[in-house]
Amino acid sequence: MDKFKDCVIFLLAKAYQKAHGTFKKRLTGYGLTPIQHLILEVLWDEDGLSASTISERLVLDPATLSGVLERMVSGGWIFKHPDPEDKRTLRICLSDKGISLKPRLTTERDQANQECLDGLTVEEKVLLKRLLRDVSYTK
Amino acid sequence: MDKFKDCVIFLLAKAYQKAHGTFKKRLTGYGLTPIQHLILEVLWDEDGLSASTISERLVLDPATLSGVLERMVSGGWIFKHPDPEDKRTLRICLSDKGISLKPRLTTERDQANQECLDGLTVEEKVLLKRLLRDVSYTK
DNA sequence: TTCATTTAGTTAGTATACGAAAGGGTTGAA
DNA sequence: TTCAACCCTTTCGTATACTAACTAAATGAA
Repeated sequence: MDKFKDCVIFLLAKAYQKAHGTFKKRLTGYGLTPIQHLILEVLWDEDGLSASTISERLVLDPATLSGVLERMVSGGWIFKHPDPEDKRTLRICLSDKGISLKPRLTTERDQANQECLDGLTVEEKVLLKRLLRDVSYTK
Repeated sequence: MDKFKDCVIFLLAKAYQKAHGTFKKRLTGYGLTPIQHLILEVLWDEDGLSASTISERLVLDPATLSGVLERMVSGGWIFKHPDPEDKRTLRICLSDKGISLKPRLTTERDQANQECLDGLTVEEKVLLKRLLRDVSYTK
């Protein structure tokens, strides 16, 4: 859309749409969605986090996260353990499935990222990521 | 999230999330959403397009567009006129409201775009847009 | 002309997103 | 100790998004 070539909001929407679609296709075989994969990555880094901590780390609305976690429990990826210290809090823990598929899923993510940046030079890839961080974290 | 600093899919999602949110806030007073604004822009360019043409120009799924157009009719932004030449086709036409608010809404979009690129230099802004186009239109 | 194929648009189902509000639990200050 | 303020999570309502399936209409080849 030539009309929108200077509309960053549109360009971001379409670039995101493409990246999301690329990753989504790779994950369908696992019964996983891109957001669910993201949550697994946080848990691979540190298991047993509370929902609110995951929400902060992924900059994800708690209301959105609630439903995603519920579907991940149904899918057998995670468990919810009530925190004995604080009855308001849920500890989110990886299942065996969630742990054992880490290598394959990590590979899928790496390949999806490469696929999204296919036409760019090494310098452009670095630059794009830096600029996106600037846009996200400004103010 | 330092963990995701090289994950373009995540960075695009968050940059989009921020840009979309910025624009959304500016539009709430008009009872309009970012996607609805986008459709208005296409119609300001050429009124009376079919739903499928709008879908192509915005790279928007027809199923998604169907609901959005319905809400825009309810909101008094557009009308649907059946095409006498082809009874399958709907011509989407701007209402008076959709026409008359063009100046103010265009200003809002421009300001939202500026706001999203706030911390960047002129060169970086140009570069980011070019890179996003490359990511979107590759392959 | 007929009928298989295409095309335009909608509907159903599922999955993000987010604002607002609600329900329980915790905490801190009077 | 009490209770107002706050925190954690879920629910509700609305709005994208996309796949699949469906209806109606148009097309094109035999």
